[in-house]
Amino acid sequence: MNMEKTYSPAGIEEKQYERWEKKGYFHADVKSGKPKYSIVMPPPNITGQLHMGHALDNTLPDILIRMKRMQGFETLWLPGTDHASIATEAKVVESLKEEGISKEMLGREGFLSRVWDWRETYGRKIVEQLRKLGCSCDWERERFTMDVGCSHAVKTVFVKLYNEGLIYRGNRMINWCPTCRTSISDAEVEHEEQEGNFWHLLYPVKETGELLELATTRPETMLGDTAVAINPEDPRYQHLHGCHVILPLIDKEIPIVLDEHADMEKGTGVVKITPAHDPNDFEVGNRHDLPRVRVMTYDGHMTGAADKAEADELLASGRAAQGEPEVLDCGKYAGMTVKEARKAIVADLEALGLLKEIEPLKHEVGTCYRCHTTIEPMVSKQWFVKMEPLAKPAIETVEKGHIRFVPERFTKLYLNWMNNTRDWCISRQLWWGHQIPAWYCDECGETVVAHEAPAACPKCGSAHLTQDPDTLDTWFSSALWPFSTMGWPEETEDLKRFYPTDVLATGYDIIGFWVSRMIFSGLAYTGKDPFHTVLIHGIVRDEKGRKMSKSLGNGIDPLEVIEKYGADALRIMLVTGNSPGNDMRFYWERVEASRNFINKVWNASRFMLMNMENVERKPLAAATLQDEDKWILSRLNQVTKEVTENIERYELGIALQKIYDFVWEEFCDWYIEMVKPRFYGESQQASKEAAAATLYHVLQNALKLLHPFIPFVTEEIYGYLETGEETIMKAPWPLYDESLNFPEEEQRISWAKDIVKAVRQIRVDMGAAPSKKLHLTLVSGEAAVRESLEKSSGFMASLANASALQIQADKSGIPADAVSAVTGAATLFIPMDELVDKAKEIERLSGELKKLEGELARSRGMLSNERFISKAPQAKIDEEKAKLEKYEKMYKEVEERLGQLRYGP
RNA sequence: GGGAUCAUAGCUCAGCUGGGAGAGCACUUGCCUUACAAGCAAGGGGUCACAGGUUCGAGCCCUGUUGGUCCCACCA
Repeated sequence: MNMEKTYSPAGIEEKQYERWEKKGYFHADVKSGKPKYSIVMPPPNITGQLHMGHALDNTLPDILIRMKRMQGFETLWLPGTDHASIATEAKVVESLKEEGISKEMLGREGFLSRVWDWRETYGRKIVEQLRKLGCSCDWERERFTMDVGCSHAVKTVFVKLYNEGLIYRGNRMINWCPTCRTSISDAEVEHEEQEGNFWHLLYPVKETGELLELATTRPETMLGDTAVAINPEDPRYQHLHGCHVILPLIDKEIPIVLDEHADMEKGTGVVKITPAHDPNDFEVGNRHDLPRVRVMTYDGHMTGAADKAEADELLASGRAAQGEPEVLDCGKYAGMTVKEARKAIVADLEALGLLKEIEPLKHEVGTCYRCHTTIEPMVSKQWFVKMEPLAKPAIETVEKGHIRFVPERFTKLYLNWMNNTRDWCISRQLWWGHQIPAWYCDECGETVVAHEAPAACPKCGSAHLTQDPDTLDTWFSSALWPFSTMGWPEETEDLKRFYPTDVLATGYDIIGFWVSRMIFSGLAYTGKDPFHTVLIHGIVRDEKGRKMSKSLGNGIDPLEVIEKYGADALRIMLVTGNSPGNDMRFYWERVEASRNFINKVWNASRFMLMNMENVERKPLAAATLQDEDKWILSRLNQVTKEVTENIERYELGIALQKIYDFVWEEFCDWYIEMVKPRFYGESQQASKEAAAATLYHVLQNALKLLHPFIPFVTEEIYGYLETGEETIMKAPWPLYDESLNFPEEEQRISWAKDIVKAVRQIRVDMGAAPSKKLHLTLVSGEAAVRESLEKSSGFMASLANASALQIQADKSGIPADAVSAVTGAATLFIPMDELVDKAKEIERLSGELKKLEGELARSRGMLSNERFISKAPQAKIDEEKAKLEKYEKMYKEVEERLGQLRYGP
C-alpha cells in the first residue's frame, strides 16, 4: 500500500483514461446479447474551446452511461463535432483578416481548404478536451456533421423532401443579417429592446389634398412604400376609400388600401406598407397584390442605379422567380447606410413640413443571434422547408407521451415552439457547410435536385448547369444527428441495434434549434422517435449569476479547473445541488469542496487498506458481524436503492448528495471511528476480520455508486482493492438486497450514537478538555436496552473518550453532583472531579426540559385532535404515539434529576 | 401581449408523491486524536416573499399580490 496522504489527480486521470481507451471499454459491441442503452452527444462546434456548457452537457450523459454500463447494458455513447457553418466561417474569416486575406481572395475552394485545416486543429482539440473530462464515449464511432456519411444523409433528406414538395425555393420574407451577409432562420433572430422613435409623417392625399398622418419606426423604408393601409371600419377615414397618396420625396402615387392589419387603436390608424422590407407589410402586399420595391442592398446600403439595372435585367430576362421584387434607384440616398438614410430622409421630410412629430419609443428589434446586428427583413429567394406536415407528428408524439421532457415543464416550451413554427429558411449565403444539392440550367433555368451533379439538363439537354452556391443551415444536418451518425439511410447494424437512442441531454437554450428538429426529422425519415427522454439542463453562470461570455471575459475554462482540482472535482461541482432545467453558478469554493470530498474518499480507502495489511480478507459472514457492521451494511443497502432510483429518475444532484452524506457522515465520521478500537485494541481476530470484511464491502460498493460521478479516483482506488476485476467501469452495479436490511441494529446504533453525541455536548458545555478521560455511567431500566448498549460499549467509550463505561439498571453508586443527560435509550451520568457549578447544571437541564416540553405539547396537541385521530393514516398515529411515550419518559427523567439537584436525593 | 420560472440560514442552492426545516461555503468555540487540518468535535443563525383558501396537517396543493429572471410574439 503506497497511497499518498492526499490524492492528487494530475497524472492519474491521464493514465486511467488512456488505459480505458486502450482496453476498449468505451466501445459498444453491436453483436453482444445485452440490452442496449444509447446516447448521442450534442456535437460541440469546432469553433474553439470546450466551455462550461460542454462540461455539463457531457458530464450528465457520462453519468448515465457509466451506470448503465455497470448495470449490464451494451452502452453506446456516440461522440462527434458540428461544422457550425455560420460560426466557423466567421471565425476563419476573422483569422484570415489578420493575415490580410479575405475569403473572396482565396476563392471558394481555397477558402474551404482553409476551413478544413481549421477543423483539423480545433476539432481535434475539443475532442481531446472531452477526454480530459472523462467522457466514456465510443471514439471509434466519432462523427462529424460534414463527413461522408452525414453528408450523404443530408443529401438524401434534401432530395426526398424536395420530391415530396416539402422543400421549395421561393421569394419570401426572410431575416437578413447585413454583417454575416446571409439569411438566417426565425429561430436565429433574437429580440432586443432598443430606444427608438416613432416618426409621425404626413402623406398628401391626391384626391382631397389633405395630409394623412401616419407613424413609423423605420422612416428610411418609405421609399419602398407601395401603399398606405387603413382599417375598413375606421370611421375617421371612410371618405378616403379608393383614394391615393403621393409618396413624398419621390412623388409617387400609391393607393390607400383597406386592410385589417391597420389597427384603429394604434397611432393614427394609418400604416405605410413596404412589402419588401417588413413581414407584416409583405402579407398585406400579398392580399392586395401590391408591388414589392426593394430599397436596400444585402450589405445594408440604400440601393442605387447599378442595383436597379441589375435587377431590371434579371426581370427582363424572364428568369427571375415569381415574386422577384423591383429595385428602386434611391437617387440622392443611394449608397447611404440605413442609418445615414434615416437621418437624411427625416431631415428632408421635415424641410418639406411633412414631419409632424418625433415620439420616443422603446421597441423590440430583431438582431442576429451571432453578431447582434439589427436584422433587415427582406424579400429574397431562398430555400424553405414546409413545416406544417412535419410538425404535426412531432407534436403528437410528445403529446402522447412517447417523448418525455425532464423536467416536464419544457414540454410546453417545445409544443409552443412546434405549434407556432413557420416555414424554415434553410439556405445560407455561406461557403462552409453542405452545399445545396440543386443545379440550375444555364440555358433554360430548369432546377434539378439530385445527389450528384446532373450530366445534362433534363429539360433542354444543355450540359451547362451550375450548382446553387448556397449552403444549408447548420441545424439541417444536426437535425439528422441521432441516425445519420449510425449510417442512415443505410440499414446498418449500428442503426438497427442502437437506434432509436434513449436519452438526449442538452440545454434548454437549444430546444427549438435542435431538439424539435431532431424529433420531426426522426419521425419523418426513420418513422421513429429519436429518443424517449430529453434531459434538460440549465446554464452554468459565473458567480454573479451572469452568463459566461467572451465579451464579458467572465468565462471559466473547464481545463483550468481540471488542471487545478481534477476532472472528478469539476464533475461533482457540476452535479451537486443542481436539478434538471435549472441554472447554476460557478464557484471556486464549490470546486474546492468537491475536491475535499474526493480526498475524503481517498483517505477512507487508505484507512481500510492500512488496517487490512495485517488482517486476512474474508467474505462477509453474518455470524461474526457486530451491530455496527450490520448497521452500516443496512444503510449502504438503502442508499444503494435510493441512489439507483434517483439516477434512473435523472435526479443526479439528489443521488450524489445521498452518497456524499453516506460516505462522509455515516461511513467516515461514524463507522470508521466505531471500528478503530477493534483494530487498535486487543480485539478477537474474528472481530477484526468482520470489521475488515464490512469495511471492504461498504467501500467497494460505495466506490461503485460513486464511479459514474467521479470515474477517475474510484478507478484508481479500485485498483488497490485486489478485487480480481480489471476495472470498476465494468464491475456489476450494486443491487438492493432485502437480506441486508437490519432495522434492529439500526435502532441500537442510533441509541449509541445519541449517547455519544450527548457526552460530547456535555464535554463542551462543561469545558472539559478533549483529552480528559471521563467516567461514564449509563442507566436504563430495560434489560434489552442494557444488553444492546453493552454490545456498543467498546466504541461508545472510544468515541466519547471515556476511560470507564458502566451500564446499570438503577442509579446506585452515582455521585449526586454528577453531570447528566437524558437520551431516548438511557440516562447518562458523568462524575466530574472538579466541583460542578450546580446552578449551571440546573440551567442546562432546565433548557433540556423546555425543549422536551415543546415536543410534548406538539405531540399531545396532535393526538388530542379528534380529527387527526379519525382522518390521519394509522401508521402516522402510531408513530406519533411512540414519540409521545418516549418524550414523556425522557421528561420524567430530566424532571427527577432536576429535583435531585435542587433539593437533594 | 402570451407563457414559464424563481422568492427557504449571511452567500449559493437542495428539499422527490403534503406528516417534526437541510447541504456547501461563511461565522463562533475547542482540538495537529496513529485515514484525512483538503481534517475532527460542538454550536449560533430561517414568521420557507406577502395575503387568502383546501386539508386533521402546507415550504410543498389552489387563488391573488409584490418583486426578480428567462423564453416566445409580424404591434406599424
